[in-house]
Amino acid sequence: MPELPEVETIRSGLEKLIISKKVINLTFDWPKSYPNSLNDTKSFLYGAEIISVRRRAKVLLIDLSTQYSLVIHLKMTGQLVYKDETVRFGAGHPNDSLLNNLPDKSTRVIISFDDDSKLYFNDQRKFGWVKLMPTIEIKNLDFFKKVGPEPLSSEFNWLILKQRLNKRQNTTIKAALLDQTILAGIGNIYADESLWGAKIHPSTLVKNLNDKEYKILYQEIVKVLKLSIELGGSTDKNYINAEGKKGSYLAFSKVFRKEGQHCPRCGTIIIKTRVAGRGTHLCPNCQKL
DNA sequence: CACTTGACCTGTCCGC
DNA sequence: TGCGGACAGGTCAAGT
Repeated sequence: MPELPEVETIRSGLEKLIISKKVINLTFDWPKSYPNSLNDTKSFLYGAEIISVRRRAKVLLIDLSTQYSLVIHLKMTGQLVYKDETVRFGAGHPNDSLLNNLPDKSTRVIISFDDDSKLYFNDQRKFGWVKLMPTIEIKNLDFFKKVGPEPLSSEFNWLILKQRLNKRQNTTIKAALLDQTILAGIGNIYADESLWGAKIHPSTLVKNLNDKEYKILYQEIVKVLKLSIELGGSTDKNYINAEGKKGSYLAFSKVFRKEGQHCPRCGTIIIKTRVAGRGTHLCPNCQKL
């Protein structure tokens, strides 16, 4: 899915588009995409006004005036796209084909607002979901009780990263970075990118890292995530933001999807291998075990 | 408990 | 052109 920069890009876009709009209807075509009762939907969603759009880890939270929230996880292929039905995009416009063709066969949930605009939740692989629940209960969900710190928060620093990682001494650093209970928001793209930046091999066991490596890894994580947010995230196959636009980070990525190309630091050919059960990109010269 | 693997789904690409 | 298998940005449950 969308990782932290992609979800954050959607969040900031949605914030500009749907705040203060009133929800009048919701439809869905796949029950697991919207696992909520019709009664709750009628009582707490219909007629509700959008108050705020938040993000925690890779989860989006749309708060409603009814003290309920829509909790949304895009998983691997989820999209959340806003479309004003009164606007038609002409041929040649960058968003032409995508927005004018909504809904399409991957559309799972459609939320309609009182001004005839709509929010489309598309999800080809059907892993994602939209859950309606009381805002106050979100923090009691297992995921939110266990999830690690936000890497871009002002309280996060290299010592906290070290302390969190030290809970997973015998696993690889790549598996640990992907573990949302250690640190929130990192996925396969930004794990590979930050490990390359820190010159750490993804298979390195956490117990073999030293303080110098923790410090540089911390810096690289923050740097890579911030850069990606500036570039609107990474579009590999499916990702688009709330306005239907792709992100451009992958044009600047150092190793992710760059197998067979030269390492920008040393020129060695970048390889793709498997670590923690995931496709993993690295420079075999810069990142040694 | 720590850690790894399979399952959830659809679509695409690659080798035969 | 068709078919099987591997793989794809994430997270759980179930296994060792």
